[in-house]
Amino acid sequence: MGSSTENFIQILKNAGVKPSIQRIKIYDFLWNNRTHPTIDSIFQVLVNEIPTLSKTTVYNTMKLFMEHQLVRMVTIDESEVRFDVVTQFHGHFKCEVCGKLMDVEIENPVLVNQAKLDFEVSEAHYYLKGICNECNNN
Amino acid sequence: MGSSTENFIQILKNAGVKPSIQRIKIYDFLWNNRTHPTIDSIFQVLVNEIPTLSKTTVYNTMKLFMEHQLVRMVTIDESEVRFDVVTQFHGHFKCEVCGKLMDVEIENPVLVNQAKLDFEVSEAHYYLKGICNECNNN
DNA sequence: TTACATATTTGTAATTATTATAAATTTGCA
DNA sequence: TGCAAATTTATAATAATTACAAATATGTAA
Ligand SMILES: [Mn+2]
Ligand SMILES: [Mn+2]
Ligand SMILES: [Zn+2]
Ligand SMILES: [Zn+2]
Repeated sequence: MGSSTENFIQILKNAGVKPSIQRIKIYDFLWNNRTHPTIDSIFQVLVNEIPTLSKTTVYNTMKLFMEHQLVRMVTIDESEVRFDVVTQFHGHFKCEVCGKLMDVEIENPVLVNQAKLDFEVSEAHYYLKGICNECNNN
Repeated sequence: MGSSTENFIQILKNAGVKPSIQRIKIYDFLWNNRTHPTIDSIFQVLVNEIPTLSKTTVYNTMKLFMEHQLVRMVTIDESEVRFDVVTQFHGHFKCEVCGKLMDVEIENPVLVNQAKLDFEVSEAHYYLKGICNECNNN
């Protein structure tokens, strides 16, 4: 019950999400583990703290968090949905060797020509694939 | 057996892919239908031309095409993998109302700071979500 | 052309992530 | 405390993808 828990409760409340124990712990985990975890990795870690935790709850909670803009979904490879507690625009890099998914700072890309007139944009995503330095030096 | 078929055969050969009937028809379809189709929509159309076509073949072929850089995978929503015969860098816009997936012209975004030094980049993807003009005017 | 090895396609079964559903539990309030 | 609503849970259903082995097609040597 440290003060950080109070902070997380407040963040959830501000977003219009009722702070259940499961929701607080999941948000806590996302906040402190900026690895863009999957549903399953969230579940595997938190089931230790909440032995009754159900994977369905993790699915439900992530859906709820997305609806309230508390997280963003990152889909780079099919078959691997990840989540990001950082909702401001930023890019990602996925290493095709070790699988790590890292944040990348980029200039916000510029639409050319008429594109910006034809759509009402609500979300922008940018990502790269390749090989990270660690994997390249081995 | 029009001359365009010959062209497709040549494209496949140049990429190192043996041109079977199924592969030619699938590439033909992708070339002439720039809607970023799914596995299933490719199958549903082509099974009319090739009644014995198997969906497994479509999966196998798209995997092969990707390995030979003949197509790119576009994963915007989880649960919907699409394919793009245009392999040069360009952006996409997905309308969250009608589901259409359109090409968007953008400047190739610029990595900031050290990012470009830390990775060997092989692919870049940029996409937007929102509402298209047609859907907004209804 | 025929025979045969290799490559490709096909149909089916297995796997796996996600969603649907309904019962159980928890929560907030009268 | 008692009760209605919200949340969580366990289980079953759904659906996309992959694995696999048999069937078919292709290319080449004799
Ligand atoms: Mn991120
Ligand atoms: Mn495209
Ligand atoms: Zn790596
Ligand atoms: Zn639309």
